[in-house]
Amino acid sequence: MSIFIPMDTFTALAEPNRRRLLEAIRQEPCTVNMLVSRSDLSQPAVSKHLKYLREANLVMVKPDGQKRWYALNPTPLEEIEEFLEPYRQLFLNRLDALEQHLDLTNQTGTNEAD
Amino acid sequence: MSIFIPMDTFTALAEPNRRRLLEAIRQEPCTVNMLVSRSDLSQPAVSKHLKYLREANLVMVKPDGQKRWYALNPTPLEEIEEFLEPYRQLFLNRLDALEQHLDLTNQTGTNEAD
DNA sequence: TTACTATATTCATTTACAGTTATATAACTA
DNA sequence: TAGTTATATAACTGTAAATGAATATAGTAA
Repeated sequence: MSIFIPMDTFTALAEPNRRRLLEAIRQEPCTVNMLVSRSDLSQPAVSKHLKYLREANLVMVKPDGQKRWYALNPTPLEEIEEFLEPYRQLFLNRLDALEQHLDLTNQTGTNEAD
Repeated sequence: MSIFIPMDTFTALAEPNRRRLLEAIRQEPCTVNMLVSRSDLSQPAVSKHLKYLREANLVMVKPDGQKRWYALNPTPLEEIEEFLEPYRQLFLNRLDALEQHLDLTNQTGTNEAD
């Protein structure tokens, strides 16, 4: 029983080691052992994280003899991008609010410093 | 024993119900009961998810009598934004690659359609 | 005070997952 | 063939967190 649910993009990115592995793979395609030596993880740990990244479709594998080259598939990240979109203006507004505050402070000559 | 580690931004966003709650709060500040009625979650479940969103500093609370108004704090989302930044060009390159492919297909007159 | 409303917390159960060790598999090499 | 390398998987342990039920707290109203 209990159906298999592959890991989604957000969950895949929730784990710091997986983000680091993805960073490494982004810079250049990597074999598993390359990732092992570039992280402080054991080989089975890396393989397991790669399994999740595969499930989330964030990486693609190209077998090459004994080696397996892992390459980035950035497509699922667009989902995060889309989620973030409506929030992006709010960062800017936050900055604008700060600038406004400073502007008002300067204009009114209100002295908040001492 | 065992120190308290608050939930981080990525982990907070990994839960679909929390993303939905955050979406609701983004649109307008909400009380807990507003969020309960706008979700299919129980009141304790909403309160618990809000606790995690507070830990991740994604929401701010303003008590108002019995009610508590939850408002968005978008600041931690900039962390996600920064993580995504180096990947963003790769989406665009992916589109460019597609466009290039189409351009080449058209230029050479190679017939791939039928 | 009691009753009610809004929200938070505790507890128990279950599930998901991170990390380890050991093992399996497949490809390569001698 | 045997031995080695590269990778994956299984079994296990420990822990974080999701869920639901019950309870606690705090403000409000009578």
